[in-house]
This record gives sequence, structure tokens and C-alpha cells, in this order.
Amino acid sequence: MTEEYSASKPIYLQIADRIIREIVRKELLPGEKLPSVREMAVQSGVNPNTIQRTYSELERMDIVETRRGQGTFVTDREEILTVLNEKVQREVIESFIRNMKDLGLTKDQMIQGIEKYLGQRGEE
Amino acid sequence: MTEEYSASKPIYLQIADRIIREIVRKELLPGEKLPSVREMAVQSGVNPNTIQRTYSELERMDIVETRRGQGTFVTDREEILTVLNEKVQREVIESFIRNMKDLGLTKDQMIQGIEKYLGQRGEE
Amino acid sequence: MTEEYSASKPIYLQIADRIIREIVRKELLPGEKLPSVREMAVQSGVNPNTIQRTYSELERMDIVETRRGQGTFVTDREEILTVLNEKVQREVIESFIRNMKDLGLTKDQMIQGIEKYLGQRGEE
Amino acid sequence: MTEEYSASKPIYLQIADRIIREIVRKELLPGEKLPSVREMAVQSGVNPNTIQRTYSELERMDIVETRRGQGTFVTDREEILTVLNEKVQREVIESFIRNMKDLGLTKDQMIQGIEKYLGQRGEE
DNA sequence: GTGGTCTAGACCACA
DNA sequence: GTGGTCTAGACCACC
Repeated sequence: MTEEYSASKPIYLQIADRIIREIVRKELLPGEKLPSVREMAVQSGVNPNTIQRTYSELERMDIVETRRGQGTFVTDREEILTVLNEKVQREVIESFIRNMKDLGLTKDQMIQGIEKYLGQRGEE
Repeated sequence: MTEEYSASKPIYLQIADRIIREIVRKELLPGEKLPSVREMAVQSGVNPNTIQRTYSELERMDIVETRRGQGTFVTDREEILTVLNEKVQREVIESFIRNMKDLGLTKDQMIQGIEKYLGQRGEE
Repeated sequence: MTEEYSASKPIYLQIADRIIREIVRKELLPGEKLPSVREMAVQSGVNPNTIQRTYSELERMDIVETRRGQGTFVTDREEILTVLNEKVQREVIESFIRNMKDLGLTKDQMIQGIEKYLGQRGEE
Repeated sequence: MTEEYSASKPIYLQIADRIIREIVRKELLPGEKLPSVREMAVQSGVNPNTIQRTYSELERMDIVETRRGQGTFVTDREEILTVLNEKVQREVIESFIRNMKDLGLTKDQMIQGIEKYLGQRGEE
């Protein structure tokens, strides 16, 4: 599988986003080891330096921690992951609200739209 | 202004999407003239043939009509624009729901999230 | 009005065909005067020499006759026009039959097709 | 072989029409591979881009499907080909009727004309 | 090899 | 001026 990367955002950040999404979806669990820089570079079809920058960025955000000689691990500090989860969620919601407002819709119409696609509130 | 284009989707379609968004947001009104092919090409930093293709695609979708020797105009057929609006709205909602489900959230949590950012239901 | 001419057939013959069609449709009547070479050239947007060849060709077919100093006239010899009519009609029918056979249709299917588009036989 | 193209219709559509005719006449069978863009361009004496446009148009009409890296193939969806056949047939009939009406003939005369060329109804 | 996109530059018909 | 078509030649992703 060859992934494609948008021209408008640095690749290392795009990969960081992807990893964050995997953490939020619990596909990567707290404390779990990430693939090595070299392995991830091969998987992603990019230069190892790029992955190095990705991991540095994630570490700067306290989302991962690297242990010398052992590798890079998802943080197990729950408060960090909680905040991360909220942040990602907030971004999705804000983007949605912005788009819907562009379409001239009110909050009630947004909710009705969601209910139309998922069935009435209370179900599911 | 130099715009950047994603690598994963043809430029002519990305520009078409941009125009559609402008129509849906009422930045381009029904019956309004679009920039000429050559002018839009300069604005967008692409070859006129690419814009030609964009306009052809929009015409094929009945979103735009061309009058020979005069230019390209947003359709003034309301039913077309209504359907377009619904289609874009549906896409926004589906994308939102997909993202939120990725985050492991239920429908009620989605709605609560929106209400948190916009105030309780019934207000605005 | 600028007419267009196919690249695959000489223009002078295309114009001859057009005149023949007008005669067959009785838009040009037996004995009626055709426009002068110069006038027809202007009407058709071509060189007078081209019309001259058209008229010569029609005269060779005995469809028109030219009277020196007076102009070019549709023949009034009914037998010529009758034969012409049959010839044109035959060409239309043969072309139709050829096309329909290409589609793998039998005669009865052709007739049914016509009836479908014009109502049942005996009406109209 | 140098083909000639009418001035009044885009070449890419004339070639599309030709291919459609070949499909309807079963000279091109369902599932059969069309010549590659470059090969067809040479055969037709036009630029590859023109054939590309022809194939795109045919794909838009669902008459043809392209498989990446493999080529362009006549669809094998029978219902598409049936509809196409009916459409072409309708066009042939309508053109015939138009021509015959131009000649001032009634429906019965059209049918008699066909029977004169193919023998009486019921035979064949 | 295949189809698909893009650029550069030309010519056309229409108004 | 407008949009529409066509050529020439390039680069891309996929197989």
C-alpha cells in the first residue's frame, strides 16, 4: 500500500496526526511500543529522518516517550491521553460546526441532520 | 497568492470543489458570472486547460452554464442548487459521523459535544 | 448564418445536395429561378467558382438548365423530377435498411419501429 | 489509412460515435479490450489526448470501463448495452422518419418503400 | 506496458 | 473578449 500525502502540510506532521488518531481510537494502547523509526519509515514509504521528526514532535506533546535503547512508547499518563482525546474531539466538532454554519444551518438543524443519518436520539 | 494542491486528487476537481463550496456558501450567487477561463487560470496558478476542464465538469453537473462568447455562469435553477446544498450537507455530516465514530463516540455523545460548544438545545 | 461543411465531401457537391433536397421538398418548384451564382456564393459563404461548379453539376444531371443572360432554373420536365424524387427516396430507404440490418433487425422489426414512433398503421 | 473528420462535430465525439457503432454492430464484443490510447491515436491519426477524451466520454456513459494499468474494455453489463442498442435504434428511426417527412411522404408510403426494397411483409 | 493529468501554445466559432 | 478543441510533449501511478 502506498499512502499519499497532501502537499499542503509537512509529511512528518501528517504521520503524527495518523498516530494520534490511532492512539485516540485505542488501536495504540497506553504504554504500547511504537514501531522503530526505521520500521515506520519503511511502512510509511518515507525517509527515516522524517519519522524521527514525527516522534520528536509527539514527544514534545508528551504523547510518547522514548527510552534509550528500548524504543518509543505511547505515554501511560492517563491525564495526557484524556486531554488529547478531548482536543481531537474538539477539533472534529469545531470543524463540523464551522462547515455547517457555512451552509447556513442552526444548531438544531445540525442535530436533526445527525439524527437523520443515525436514527432518532435514544436509539442505537 | 500561490495556492497549493493536494497530490491525491486532480487539480481540476479540487478547483471544482472550491467553486462548489463558494456557491454553497453564497459567496457565488445564482446567475453570477464566474471569472473567465483565462482569468481563473491566472488566479489559481494553473494552465487554462485545467480550468477549462473544471468548468466542463461543473457544467456536466448542471451547476454552471456556459453562454457562448459570454462566459460561464452559476446556474439560476433553484432545484439544482437545493440538491447541491443537500449533497454537500450530507457529506459534511457523514464525514463528522465517521470521525466521531473513529473516536469511539456514540450518537448521544456527538450531540452532547455539539451542545457543549453551542449551548443547550433550544437556545442558539 | 455561417454554414459548416463536412471535410469528407467537396463543398460544391454538398451545396448541390442541399439544392436537390429543396427541390424534392418543393421548396424550389419546377421552372423556378435559382439565385445567381454571385448571390448564392454570398448566401453560402463560399467562392463563386464553387457555386459555378455546383450549377454545372446540377445541369449535367438535367436537374437545372441555364439560359444565357437569364439565369439558372429548376427543370420543368416532370419525368426528371420524378426520377430525382425516387432516387433521393431510394437513398434514404437504403441507408435506413443498411443501418437497421447492422443492428440485427428484420424487416418486420423495422416497420414495428416506425409504427412505434408514428402510431399504428392506418392512422395519421 | 487517413480518416477525415467532419468540421461540425468534435473529433473526440466522432470517434466515440464510431466506437459505439462498432459495439452495436457486435464488431466489438462485451468485455473486449479496446486499442490502447496511444495505439488508437495512431490508427485514427489524432493526438493521444484526443483519444483519452473519447475514452473518458465513453466511460462517463458507462459503455466502457478502464482498469488501471490494463486498458479500456467494452462493458459486459448487458443492460447497458441493451439500452445503448435501443438508443442507437431510436436515432436511426427518427433520422429516417425526419428524412422521409422532408420528402413529403406519409407513414404508409415509408412502409411501402421499405417493403418494395425488402419484399412483402411477412416474407424474409 | 496501461490510463490520467497537466502544461504550453495554437486555432476556431460566437458575440 | 468568451468558451471549446486539438496538438505536442511531459510526468505520474498502477500493473
